Amino acid sequence: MNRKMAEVRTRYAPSPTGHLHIGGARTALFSYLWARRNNGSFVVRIEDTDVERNVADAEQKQLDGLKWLGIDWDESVDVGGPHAPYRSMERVDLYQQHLQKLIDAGHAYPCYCTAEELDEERQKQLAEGVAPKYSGRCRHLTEAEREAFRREGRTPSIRFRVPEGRILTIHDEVRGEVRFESDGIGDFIIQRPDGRPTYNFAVVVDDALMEITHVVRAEEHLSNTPRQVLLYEALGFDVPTFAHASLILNPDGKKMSKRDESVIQFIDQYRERGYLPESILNFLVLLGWAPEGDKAEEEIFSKEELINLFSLKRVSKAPAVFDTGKLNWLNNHYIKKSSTERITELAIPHLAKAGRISENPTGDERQWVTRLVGLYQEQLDWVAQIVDLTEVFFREEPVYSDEAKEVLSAEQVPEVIASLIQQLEAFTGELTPDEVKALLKSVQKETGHKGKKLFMPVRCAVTGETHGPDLRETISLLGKEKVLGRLRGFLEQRDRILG
RNA sequence: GGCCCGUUGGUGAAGCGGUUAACACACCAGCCUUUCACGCUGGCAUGCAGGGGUUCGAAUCCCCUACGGGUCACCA
Repeated sequence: MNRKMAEVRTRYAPSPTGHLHIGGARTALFSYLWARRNNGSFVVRIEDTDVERNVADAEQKQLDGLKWLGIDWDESVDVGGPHAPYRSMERVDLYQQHLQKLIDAGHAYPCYCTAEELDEERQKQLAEGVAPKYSGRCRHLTEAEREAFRREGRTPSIRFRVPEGRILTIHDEVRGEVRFESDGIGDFIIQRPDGRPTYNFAVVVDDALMEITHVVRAEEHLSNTPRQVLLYEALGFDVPTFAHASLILNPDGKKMSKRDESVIQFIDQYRERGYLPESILNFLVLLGWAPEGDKAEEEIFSKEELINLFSLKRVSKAPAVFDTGKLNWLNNHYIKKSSTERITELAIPHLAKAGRISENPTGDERQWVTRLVGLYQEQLDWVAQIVDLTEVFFREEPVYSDEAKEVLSAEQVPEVIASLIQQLEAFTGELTPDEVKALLKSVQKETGHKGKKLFMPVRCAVTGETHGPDLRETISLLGKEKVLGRLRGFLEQRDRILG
């Protein structure tokens, strides 16, 4: 029993080509949860071998996204670790060493075909309806033939010699045993002509050297796995346990493409819109995983609970459909549970950007904004909605909806409004919700109108809408002057408004 | 085209040979409320893609078909 058996080690290995995608985040989350569940280690490794596609700050974006979600790691490019470096391109000497072993053992050979030649071969096979597969034409080149190619100036890539007639069995925690025939796999390139490894080779060397015990990733990698198993064997490494989660589909049930606009795909876009990290985390884990037993009836899970509950065996084989409605419901749930101060903090940038409040409100303004946010908190699916929701507080004159006009054309309305104006004019002091309540009570006494006949006209005259949050708080927040202005405006222009 | 994977209500999803086929979202109805929202209560699959088997008994096991997806890159 070696130490590999003792500790569970998982990793998330993104290529630094862009922001953290929901699919990647979910894969990272599953890996993370499994490691934490087993008191193991979670590694974030950067697979940057495709240098043409690398994006400058993508690596940092990936890490930032994970951090925001609350996914922390034990080893990576920033904190280092016993298996550093954690960036593929800084590990090329390691790949080279292992490549040499393969060559020495006859498991790998140089291939002098050019990209154009290979592409031509593939096109031909496709046209004939044959499975595209490398023909193996460089497999048995003599030293003389190789020398000839070299003299032509061709630099070889290195291919792995796939054994014939092998049945490869993969032990997958979510799918059980999956079998592949080696004959369906052509010799594949493990090192490019310029010396960089390809993904299939780099992951194997990295996962093995980093002592990864569980490789958790998306289904698109399942067909790659037999190639990797072959590499593990040829290199004399233990094969890790695999877990291939299904893909995430868009609401139409189609595979999510990067340019799919039916669903927001990047974690930071959710962050910008005011989704809470715990909502996203909760939502992500439910995308292809369900807890066992009694817990299966629950939907709300904290990170801590998930660490106790998570199991790779419970990951679904069937694809998961991204359900925006469910995400919004979850986020609304967490927003309702959050303190108003926290939501206010998140709302301020949105309101400030819309020019409604100052960048960094303090004192009275701060207090006012907090009350405003509190008024709408329970109906926010995401924080940025606060801007549209609170519009009525910032415009000069309300926009009267048709329903409001109908309410306002009732005969008792002018009397009620006039009475409220009087009450307000006579009022001095701070217009708290309780004071508003008292004022309305006076209007009731004076006019004899109560209930809907009293409150609806007031609401409609002040906000232009037949519905909205608590009237007393609304009036209090709007302030005496603004309310008076609107009430007077309504009476003066009643005919025009009611059209 | 070969090889792999999948298919439970409008949606997510539990279910692992015997259940009234959980639960949640959405939706509908009612209650609550001065309105909306929140909350609460109730309703919502004659049926588990289709067809064959196996079995006393199948959403659950096997086979075939259909459909969806993945992969066959000097991309991960």
